[in-house]
Order: sequence, then C-alpha cells, then structure tokens
Amino acid sequence: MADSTAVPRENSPSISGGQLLRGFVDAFDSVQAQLKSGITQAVVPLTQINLLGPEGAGILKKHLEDATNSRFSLTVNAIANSVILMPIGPMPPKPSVTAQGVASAGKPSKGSNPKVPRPPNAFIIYRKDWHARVVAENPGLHNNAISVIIGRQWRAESETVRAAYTRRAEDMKEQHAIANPGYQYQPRKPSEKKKRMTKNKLAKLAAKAQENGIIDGSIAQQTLPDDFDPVAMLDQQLGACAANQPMEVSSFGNVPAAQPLTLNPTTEPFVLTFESNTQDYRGLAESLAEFNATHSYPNGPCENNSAIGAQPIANGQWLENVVQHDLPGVGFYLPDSEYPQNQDNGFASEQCNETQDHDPLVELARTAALEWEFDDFIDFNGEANTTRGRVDGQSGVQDLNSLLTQDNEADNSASAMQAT
DNA sequence: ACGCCTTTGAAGTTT
DNA sequence: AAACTTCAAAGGCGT
Repeated sequence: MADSTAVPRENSPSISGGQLLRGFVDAFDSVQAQLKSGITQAVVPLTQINLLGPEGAGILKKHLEDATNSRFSLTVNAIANSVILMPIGPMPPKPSVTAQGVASAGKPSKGSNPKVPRPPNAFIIYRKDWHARVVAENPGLHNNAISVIIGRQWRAESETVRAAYTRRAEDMKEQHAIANPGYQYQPRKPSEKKKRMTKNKLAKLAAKAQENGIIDGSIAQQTLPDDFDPVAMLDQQLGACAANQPMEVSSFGNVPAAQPLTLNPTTEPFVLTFESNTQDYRGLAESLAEFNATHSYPNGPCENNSAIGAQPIANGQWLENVVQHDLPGVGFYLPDSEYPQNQDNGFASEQCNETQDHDPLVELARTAALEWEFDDFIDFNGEANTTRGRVDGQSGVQDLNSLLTQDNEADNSASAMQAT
C-alpha cells in the first residue's frame, strides 16, 4: 500500500559535507567543460547526481542556467546511466563572450558555395550529440554500427527527451529559415541520383537477389521501360529483404548489451511515491495525479493528488513523470517496505553498484532511494520534521549554498549534521 | 574526389 | 492518401 505517513529512517546517511561539496564542484566543472567544448548537452553520470541529490541537481541546473543565460532541462537517460543537461530552446546570442560556440548549422559564409544543407531533424541532432560519446565507449567501431546503437537508444528514449530534441529541431528549422530566406528542400529525383555501381558489384547484387528468390532470370527477357533502373530496383528490393531480417547487432563488435526499457510487470511490483510541500510544484503534482488516474497500480489508485504510485510497466512512463528532476527541490523515495532489497539495511547504497543484471528502471528506483537519503540529510540541518518522503526544497537549497560558502569547514559541519 | 552505408524523420515526389 | 525517395550528420570504406 502507498503509505505516505512519517516513518523515521533507521540509518543515517553516509555522505559528508566535504563529499557533497566536492561532488557539486566536480559536476559543475565537468558540465562547464563539456559545454565549452562545443557539445550542445552535458552528461553527468547518475552516480554523481546521486551524490548531489535532487536539490544539488537543481542547484547545478540553476548555476548552469545563470552561467549560460539559458534554460536547461535535466533528464535521466537510463541506458547511458547518466543525467543529461540540455538547453531548452535556442541558446541566446552572446556576441561579447563566445560567438563561436553557436551551432554551425546555417552558416552562410562558405565561399561561393550556394548549397544550403537541410536543417537537421530531431534524430540527427540526437545522433550528433551522442556520436562522440559512443565512439569513446566503443573505439574503432564503424560508423554504421554507431548509427545502429544510437538509433536503438533513441527509440528507447523517453517521450520527454525525444520531445526536447524535436523542439530543438523546430528551433533550428526556424533559424535555418531566417538565415536562408526562400530556402526550399529540393531533393533530386531518383533518376537524377548519382549511382556508383561497378559491374562487379551489380553482378554480386544480382546473384544474391536471385539466390534469395527476389528476382528471376526472366526479368531480363521482358520488355523493359525506358526508365527501367535495375540498380535502384535491386537496392530497393534488397533493402526491403534486409529489413525483414533480424539484425544481429552483436556482430558489429564491441557493442554494449541491449538494455530495453521494459520491466516484467509480474516481478518486483513497487510503489514509487512523490510528494512536495512546495506550491511551486503544484503543476507537477497535477500531472502526477493525471498519471495516477490513467494507470493501474498493483495496490489500487493513489488517493493523494500530490503523490504518485507508479508501477513500472509502461516503458519508463513514470520515468518521464517522476524521475526527471526538472524541478529543484522535488524529492521521491522508495519505501523500504515496498522494496525487498532494502530491508536488510534500510539503505540501497550497496545494491546501487550492482548494475549488471538489473533493469535500468529498477536501478533508477534504487538511486531514487539514495536521493531520499540525501533529502533526509538536508532536512536534518533545517527543520527536524522529516515526514517520510516530504522534502523541504527551500531549506535544502539554503543548506547546500551555505555548504558551498563554508568551503573547508564543510566536513566539520557535515559530521555535526549527521547526528541522528 | 565522392558515393555508399547506417540510423530517424522531414519534406518533396510518385503512384 | 499512401507509398516512395532524398537528405540532413558522422566517418570509414570502396570505386
């Protein structure tokens, strides 16, 4: 059952102020370095975000927004086990600082070349953002295999992430239209498309097609139309044939194991609870209530509008609604009673490293438990209230800020705070 | 030097 | 209207 009443934590959090401070500075430095290098999004490992907790992640986002004068979204990528900080909408022009950092799309001054490339679609932007990372993780991997990996990752991505990229694509299309007035996409006709096809390759294709029963020899004896294009025909038919075959991605080499965003609904049913005592999050609470109303849970619907009980059956739909830390100060937790793995010690830190055989959503639930620990930690320095799962975002923010200014004394103050 | 390959999606073309 | 085609990015490979 989804009980949201106060239950005191048995264990004290295992994070010191020094660790927290260092984690925040490291994460912020990393994000800044990534963005300065021209990448349009910054990726922070989930482990680092776990250290910061929701408030810290919110502060990280806010510092980033202040530094760049742009809004950022903060989303979880379960497959990459990372949190992605991505600008929402176009980056504002900053001529006095880094004009070169603007995306290269639509640059008009390329000599006298009139060719204007198409604006990228959402997936192309996504692929560009992820290409370097996938290459780094899979050295020597062929680009085609990289496309397969990123394509699979894109399909497993939450609707929120894909929508964010769609917005970016729309923004870039608008900028493209402004930079190229009168531009219109003019694809060549198939007959105009250049073909590089040697006799040898054509023979191989024909042999393969005939072997698969796609065409037979009689086709050559038919009266052929003037625009008959055997190469295009073979391309198309072989392509269609290949599309029906299961793709053996593992044959591409060092490809990370597939981690589809699915959970078996019959195993490990749990309730993930969300609460906020801050009025700012009423909209989120309402959306969660809507989510509650349209989904079924093993323990019945949630009666509280400010709480969500989510059964992880729908490909990360709750990931979209809950685990996305778009709002600073939002906390969520996994009650021990609903999470058997936590019952021995009441704390999920040990299990959190065992990522090999677990579904990413389950792992995220564990990190959610970790974050709640952090919330608890924050609250101890503020009001000694701590209704279970209730997060006082404001006091958390203030505490972290004071930690940041206290610098070297953070460790001392942290040990004092850890007293339960 | 430049098309092909591989992915998704937008947009134009053909049926 | 549906089906089909090109082309955006990436970079190694083949011609």
